[in-house]
Amino acid sequence: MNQNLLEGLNPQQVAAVTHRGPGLLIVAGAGSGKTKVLTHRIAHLLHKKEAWPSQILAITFTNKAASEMRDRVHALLGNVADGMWIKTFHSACLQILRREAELLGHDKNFTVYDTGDTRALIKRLIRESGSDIEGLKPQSVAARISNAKNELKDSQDFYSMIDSTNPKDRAIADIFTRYANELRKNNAFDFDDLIAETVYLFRSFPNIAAQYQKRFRHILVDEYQDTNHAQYSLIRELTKPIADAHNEPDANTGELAGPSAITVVGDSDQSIYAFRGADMRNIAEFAKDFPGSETILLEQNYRSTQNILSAANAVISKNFDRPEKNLWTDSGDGEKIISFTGLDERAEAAYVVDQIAELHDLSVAYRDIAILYRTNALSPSLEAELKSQRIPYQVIGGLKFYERKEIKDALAYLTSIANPRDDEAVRRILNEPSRGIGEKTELKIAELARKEEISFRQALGKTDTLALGPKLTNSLTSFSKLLNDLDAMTVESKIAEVLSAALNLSGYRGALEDSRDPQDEARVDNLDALIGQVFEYQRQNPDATIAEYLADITLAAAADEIDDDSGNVSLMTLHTAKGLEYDVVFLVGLEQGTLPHIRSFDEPGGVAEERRLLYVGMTRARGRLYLTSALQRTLFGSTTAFLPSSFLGDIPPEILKTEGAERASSGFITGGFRGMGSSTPTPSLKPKTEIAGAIREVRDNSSLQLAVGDRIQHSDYGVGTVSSTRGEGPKQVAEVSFDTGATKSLVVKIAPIEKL
DNA sequence: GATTAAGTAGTTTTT
DNA sequence: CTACTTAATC
Repeated sequence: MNQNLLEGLNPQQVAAVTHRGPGLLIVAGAGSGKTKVLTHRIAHLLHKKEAWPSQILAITFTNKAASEMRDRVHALLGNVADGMWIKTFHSACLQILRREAELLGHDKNFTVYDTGDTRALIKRLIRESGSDIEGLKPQSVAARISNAKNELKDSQDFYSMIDSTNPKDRAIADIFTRYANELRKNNAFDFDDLIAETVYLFRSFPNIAAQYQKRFRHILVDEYQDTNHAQYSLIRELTKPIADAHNEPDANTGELAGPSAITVVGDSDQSIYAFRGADMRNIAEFAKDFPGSETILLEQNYRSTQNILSAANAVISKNFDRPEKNLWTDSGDGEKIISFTGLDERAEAAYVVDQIAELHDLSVAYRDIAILYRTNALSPSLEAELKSQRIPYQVIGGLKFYERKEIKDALAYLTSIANPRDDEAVRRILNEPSRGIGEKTELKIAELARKEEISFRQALGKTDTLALGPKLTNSLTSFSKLLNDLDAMTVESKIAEVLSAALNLSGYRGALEDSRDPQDEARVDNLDALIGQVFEYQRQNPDATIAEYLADITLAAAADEIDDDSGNVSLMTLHTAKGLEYDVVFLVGLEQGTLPHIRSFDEPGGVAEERRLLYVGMTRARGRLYLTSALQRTLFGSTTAFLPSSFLGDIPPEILKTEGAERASSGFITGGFRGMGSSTPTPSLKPKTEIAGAIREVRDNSSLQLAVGDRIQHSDYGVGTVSSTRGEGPKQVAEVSFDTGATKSLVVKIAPIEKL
């Protein structure tokens, strides 16, 4: 229990913690202690008895950030903090929708489709609707639909938005309609629905909206600059005045409850999610949106050295249309920013890993070091080098565990049990493992389901009407029976047991074990790992249903995987690194086309966002920042030359130290660095190897050959005479009788001796 | 319907 | 380069 929640805060932070009113915007520069302010603000509200924990709704960007915030409030106040909602947008909406699903035609065991599920479904719809002739790609259709949903446009709205003379657009609109129908039929929501459907729920059912408006008296949103229109609208719904019809006077005061208070924290310079609909205007127009609100600026940085801040400021200040900010620190200049250019990605990786090894020798812990990159495709060369130098590391995100085929299959079994309406899940495992059921049979069952208006799963129980061969009928009935048996298990058994039974009884595990594909061995291990994870999940969430488990892992963010105590160097994308900090940060791949990414060039505002991405990356560093690049890179099989990132030229040369000898010899590259080559000597990697070599040289007597009778000086034993020798060259061994009387046998090459 | 071979297309960032 | 699709054969 903390006596004074304002202790150790600067005046602006105090103001942010204690301000009361309808709205508060905290403009928090990188490293300015916004998490501290948010947690202290929550604790302050609770401690002053201005709110019960259950009246707090705090929205964070990741589940990890949510649990950290919860822990910190706990640390300040103790368990009185139980009952708060500290969640991501998606998980908060998930919980609301679980409770209210029936109102939207779903039931509470609905499935949450991840990107892969969505794409698979859309792919099928494209094929079934014959619109593949338009050359539609599932990914781009999914993106169009997702963008629309983030703008709260449904398929009907979409028709009016498109150019109706464009057959492609019309086809997409048709797919959108079908897709929405499929989701409803399958009792499923996709990622975007979680937000959008919650907004629709509140708009269609004012009584439901009023419940949540009355409940959440204080709403706090972190990373507000990355909210999209749907998320913004959700906040708007929650902070609307409560409809009189659903409001009631306070038992003590007789007053009607007013609208909830809103606190948002953000930094428009760190807005990096425009590609999924994030709209910086949300933060820019906060004061207009919430009249009577106040804005507080946090400009003192407690994380990084001045040099890091100056470099980051120099980079970000080149963006237009940004409110001027003046981030400062009193922690001193610190080390210079180090820039290195390698010949190729292997040289770059070798440099990074050498530096890590060196830093580790200087007692920097691996866990305090991060390597950040623009795209996941940059990680392999770094991983290879880390592996070869035996440095422990963890890759965050990237090819995810839950995206592996065998894991998705296993989870589809669980989904089929938890949500029998989910045709996608049932069809996924219909012939997995191989049951001799092919595409044609699948289509027949689907057709039966469509005609009878029943689910695929129900149709499986009626396949006798299809007049299929005995072999097929048999295998279909036993599959149907398997699912029914597993259903029955759920009454008594835990999730892990059901999963285990599903994999064993279906023969899925057996098929992998019998396979002679060496990859399948690893797949079995993955399944075991999954079962282990389910056990662990269940230990922490004893009452969770299968549907809840499935949704939780679907909504897990990459950053949630991070194990702070692992003692590993962390590798991740710049996006994933948002909100994190490390003593040492290596930013790799600083080339034109990589960062800024080539795909950003033709997007409006694309390069500005890339610049913010670099800014986010740089400000993750507390003490040391390395910016590295490669002259050429082998990506997807072909080798391409790269120019250094134009952003590098924005960093003042006097705080930049350039390493790597290659640049001097490549004049056309130097052109990108405004005069840097001349203002800073390039020490290159050499010093390090020379130092290492120098130590060795003291002991390297490889040119020395001794003969009987030679007098030598030994650093430990003093002066002596060679009495005999054997071997030659580097392997020569000398027998030496020292003047002290001792006799030693010395390997000439490495002994600390000098010939006198 | 399964298995294999050959061919092709796509490669940002994520809840 | 690889992941994925299509085509050909068993």
